[in-house]
Amino acid sequence: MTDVAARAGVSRALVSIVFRDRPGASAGTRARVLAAAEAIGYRPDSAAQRLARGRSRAVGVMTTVGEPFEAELIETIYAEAGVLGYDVLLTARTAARGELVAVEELLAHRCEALVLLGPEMSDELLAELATRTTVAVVGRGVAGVDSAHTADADGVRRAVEHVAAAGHRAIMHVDGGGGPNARARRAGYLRGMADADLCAEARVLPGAYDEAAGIAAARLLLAGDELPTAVLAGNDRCALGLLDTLRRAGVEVPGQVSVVGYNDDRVSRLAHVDLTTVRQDAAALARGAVRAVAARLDDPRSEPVELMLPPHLVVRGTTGPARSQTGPTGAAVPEDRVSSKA
Amino acid sequence: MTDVAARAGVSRALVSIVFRDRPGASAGTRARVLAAAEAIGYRPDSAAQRLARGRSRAVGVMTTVGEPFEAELIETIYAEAGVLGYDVLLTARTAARGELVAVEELLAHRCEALVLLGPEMSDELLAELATRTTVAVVGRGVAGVDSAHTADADGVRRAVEHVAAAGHRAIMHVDGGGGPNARARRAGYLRGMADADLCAEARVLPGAYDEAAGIAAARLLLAGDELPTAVLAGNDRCALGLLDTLRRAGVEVPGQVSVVGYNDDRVSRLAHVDLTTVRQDAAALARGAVRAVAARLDDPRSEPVELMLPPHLVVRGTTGPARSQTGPTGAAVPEDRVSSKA
DNA sequence: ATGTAGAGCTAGAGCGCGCTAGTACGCTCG
DNA sequence: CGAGCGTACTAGCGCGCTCTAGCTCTACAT
Repeated sequence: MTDVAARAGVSRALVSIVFRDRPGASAGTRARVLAAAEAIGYRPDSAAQRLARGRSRAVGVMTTVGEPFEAELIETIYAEAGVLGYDVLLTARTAARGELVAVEELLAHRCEALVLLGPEMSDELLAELATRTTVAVVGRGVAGVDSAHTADADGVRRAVEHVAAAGHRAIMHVDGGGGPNARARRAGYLRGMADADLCAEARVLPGAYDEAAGIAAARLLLAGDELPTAVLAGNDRCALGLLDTLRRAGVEVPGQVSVVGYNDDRVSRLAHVDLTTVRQDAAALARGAVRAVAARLDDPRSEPVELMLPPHLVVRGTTGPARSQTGPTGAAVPEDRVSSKA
Repeated sequence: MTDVAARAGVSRALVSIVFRDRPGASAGTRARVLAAAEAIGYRPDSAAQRLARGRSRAVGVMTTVGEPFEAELIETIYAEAGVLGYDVLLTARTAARGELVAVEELLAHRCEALVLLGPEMSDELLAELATRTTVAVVGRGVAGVDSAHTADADGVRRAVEHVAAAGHRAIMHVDGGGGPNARARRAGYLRGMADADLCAEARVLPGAYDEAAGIAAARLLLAGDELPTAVLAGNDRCALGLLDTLRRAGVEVPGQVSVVGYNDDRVSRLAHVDLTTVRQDAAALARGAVRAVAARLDDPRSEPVELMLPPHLVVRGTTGPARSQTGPTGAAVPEDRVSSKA
């Protein structure tokens, strides 16, 4: 900066003014400064700016790398943050890098707000974090914390309705384990089963939000006496693993078993997958989360907002009429490996 | 920091020593300082640290959000950077946020090195960037710049060999357009065709590295007089779009047309996709790139390293014997919409 | 007693910038 | 002609930290 100032024949303060695009410099000086900067390849140091300014104007985003649904969110987050005048600091949690590590990094960078995509940490931890900084959670609702999520219970309930209407009774749910909103989706499933008068048929298989969980679930089903006629997976990735394993084993989908996912990932739309699923409005969720933190930074005392968007059932080729039952559905899976919840 | 020092009854310098885990503080003092920090929720400000230290110890990583192959890379980059004592600063380019914007952001953060995953900018720009800072490119080779990539030409050449050995002659390539390494893959295709004595059959359809390009290519093929018997796509995403569209149109794969991808994305391994593809060793590429920049930071004058790993053809269910030819293969696609390259 | 070494600790400069308070220099207007 | 005002510019402090130089104190050899 000093070099640029010397080269342009002005003070450092003026260089600062020019680069921040503030009034206080004549057009000629502006041009000279910019030319000098260009010549020596000068760029303002964002760390020094942050320090001097006293604020970072940055929102930190935690994502899970390789999560297709989150990719859509991030795209909108960049756009919306840009509009509101914030920078985005991206950090990923991976198998080897926990959520706390990722969050601590964002905190060390003094992000003014955090947007957490599909966090798995407890509500308590999130609420505690929200007392220390501004937080918005995408993907699930958390008491006392700004959040943007889909009415997941509703989504799964509608999926149950959909297959029940097609004559299915042995409808099973492979859940998302401790994943974000897995509890809500489970509740929606049970509610849907109750509404369809199928309480006695409700079976929840513990799962997770990845392909491996779907594969494991399918193996369990295949090892049982009889397959359920419909399986609702915790999300599309799980459904994909499930579909894969069933089809490899020669099970016809939807001929013998119907499968429903959740999220409407890009691949689910492709014809050879063609997965019936529940769509979430990613852009609206991302926008809502960014706006929520921006609003809270403007007025820290406002009540937490919970943006809850309606899900949208997308019926495709993996669901169809139930096959005729040939035995007691309750025996579809060994009892000891299934947890039934009310 | 001043508060922590006051609370622990020591100077700020000592707090710094404790937090940097340097010798110069007794065990008792260490404990007191950490307790005081804990009590008031203190964390060192990474921007101030950066500034005072004069170096960032950070490598900036540019990725394309939603690219499954890059997710695998990022996972290893975090791990390897951690081992070598570097922080990782992640930034994404999106449809609305160009590569230059992303790179400028990393530069403003004074990253000591950049790792660019699948950059699409020109070799010239990359080389120029490498004169300004330390750069490693993953996914393609660039003269004068550290890089880690797969011998892509080899990979596609082997794919040609594979389908040619199955009796295919009308083998087409839907390329990656201006994408990273698209040129090399194209060259590998042409080389493979030449080796199989099929120069006259070589057809390259301009494409891109996404599903949409595959869909567009398939539509073009379906509109032609006759389908080729095999299509090699620029990558798996393109292959997926292609597969999707062909199957929706009732074309049997591999019965009528064989399809080969590139990358071995997670979804390609699933049974309902079951794509024959070319695998890259993501972990080795990521490790190589991080180590390359670390080495260059230690010794800036060393020669650029080009890490080139062998590809691995993974034969799955989308390739099979060629169907019997029923017409002139050259007429498979309207001539004016195909570019044939030598 | 004196010297020496090392451990434990502190003062204070400075990293690159933003920002406040100020100066210098026109210009308009009474 | 001077007061008043707006524009163009500068001096220099301080953001939260790191790091060098130096200070104090104890332990132990001389």
